[in-house]
Amino acid sequence: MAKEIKNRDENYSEWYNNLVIKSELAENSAVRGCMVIKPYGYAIWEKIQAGLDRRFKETGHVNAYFPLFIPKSFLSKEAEHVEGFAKECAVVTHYRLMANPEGKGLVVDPDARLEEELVVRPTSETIIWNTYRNWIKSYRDLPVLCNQWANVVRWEMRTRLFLRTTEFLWQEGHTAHATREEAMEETRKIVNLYADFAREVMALPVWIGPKTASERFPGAVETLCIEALMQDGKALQAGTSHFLGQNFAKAFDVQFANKEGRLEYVWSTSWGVSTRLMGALIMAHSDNHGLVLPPALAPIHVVLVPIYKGEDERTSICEHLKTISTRLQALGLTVKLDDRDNVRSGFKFSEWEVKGVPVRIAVGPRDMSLGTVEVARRDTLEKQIIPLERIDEFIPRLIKDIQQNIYDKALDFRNRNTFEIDSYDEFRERIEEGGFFLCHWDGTAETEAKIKEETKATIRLIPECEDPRPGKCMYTGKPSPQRVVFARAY
RNA sequence: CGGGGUGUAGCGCAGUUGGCUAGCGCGCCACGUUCGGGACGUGGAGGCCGAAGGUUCGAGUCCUUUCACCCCGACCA
Repeated sequence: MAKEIKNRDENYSEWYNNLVIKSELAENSAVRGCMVIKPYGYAIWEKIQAGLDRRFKETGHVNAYFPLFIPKSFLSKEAEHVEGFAKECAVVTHYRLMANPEGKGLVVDPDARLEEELVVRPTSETIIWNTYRNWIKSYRDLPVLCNQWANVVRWEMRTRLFLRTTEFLWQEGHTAHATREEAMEETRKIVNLYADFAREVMALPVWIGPKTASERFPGAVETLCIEALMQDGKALQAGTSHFLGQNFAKAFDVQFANKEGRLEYVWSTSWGVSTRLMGALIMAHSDNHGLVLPPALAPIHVVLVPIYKGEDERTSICEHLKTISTRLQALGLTVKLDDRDNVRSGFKFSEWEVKGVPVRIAVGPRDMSLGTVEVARRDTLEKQIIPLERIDEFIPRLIKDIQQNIYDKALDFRNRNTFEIDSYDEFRERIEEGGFFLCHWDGTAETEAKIKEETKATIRLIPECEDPRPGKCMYTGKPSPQRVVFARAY
């Protein structure tokens, strides 16, 4: 399957153009590098939001909202943080326009210059920590476990639909803790939460582990991440959870009185996933017929398509399908009856396949007389005729099967494309084909940088394994405590 | 910011060494025939040929300027 996509589409931007725009997930907007998320695509995002939000709440987090604009000076308070984001910030310098005194249109009113420029948040650590200073005085105020659903802007040089848009939607959690251990535990808890969500809901197998120092979030002491493998063999960072140490607390002077009455800086974390997850969904599961949605994220679980000749037949079959729809809805499924009369059934079949709807039920005159329905599953494209009375147990089971099957397929793909390699020459050759490469590395940033320069492969993460086997760095031959995951990444 | 490319109907494109009324496919509208895997016929609507200037009897086509977008790099979730 992967091969077909690789051969058919040189890269995924073509894949997006062919698939996503046609399937009304998104289109390029006139605004540089931004995206319009159309209703069907947004419905998927809402499912992602709902699933994550429930998990956040279950682990004691609450939602809050902080301003879009950040005073420029805030951003400069944490040294590494500025360094990391300064080059990609949109900056507000004025607050008013005026009629062009020299002709048509509007110009920026030069008198309306802001005393201090505002940055459109590329991430909210700074403004949040500036706020937390006032919230946190005592150990009794801790922990603070806030999440924010928001949009952020990063003025990247090159954008790519879903994976790197100028503006994107995400969730960012920002927590404050009394101890290092507690903050570290929170960091781990969240990355595990992300991994569970990816696996269970998105049917996306992921690796978990810390980033190397050079791949860390600016300002973080440790960055844990989840990495998934796309069907073209490239890795995609799907979520990150950062242990920030006391860096932001010190930068924004957030101290609390501990039980002994002494002042201490708080320990903090931040974590997030974005609309990039939708890119992951598309690139991990799509086939040559279009999107394949895991049922847990599908805005529509079952589409009902009538097959008929003439108005009378149409009316009676649609009535019949309405009763089927009611039965399935009673089981908690989202059902769509496609009773459009201006397109034919074959057209509808293809269209819902492009949109990735997990299950299709078609009913024609033959089924009406036999008391059957035709059930087609999107993941395998298999069709079968089943008696009408069985649907109540058959469809929910099929939905579960599909969810599992999509995950199994993705896992199998990843396993088949994960390699242990010891020779650098072999690595250079095989990296061209894509996949995850488990290799030994001497732990230095220099070696990491050289390998990146020579092969475009980066260390995606250092896997957490129970039984690390030492070896020799494939590049320098120096000792290595364990294998790390190399890949070319988006 | 470097290197390449493209701007012609809603979308995708063709348009010859400058030539007459600017074309094709898809989509859209109307009518009819169809309808178990992206139907077909007939008719119809839809264009300052990205913008400005120039050359010419005549410019979608040639020249100059400019704008926009796309792809490949540097930057990145």
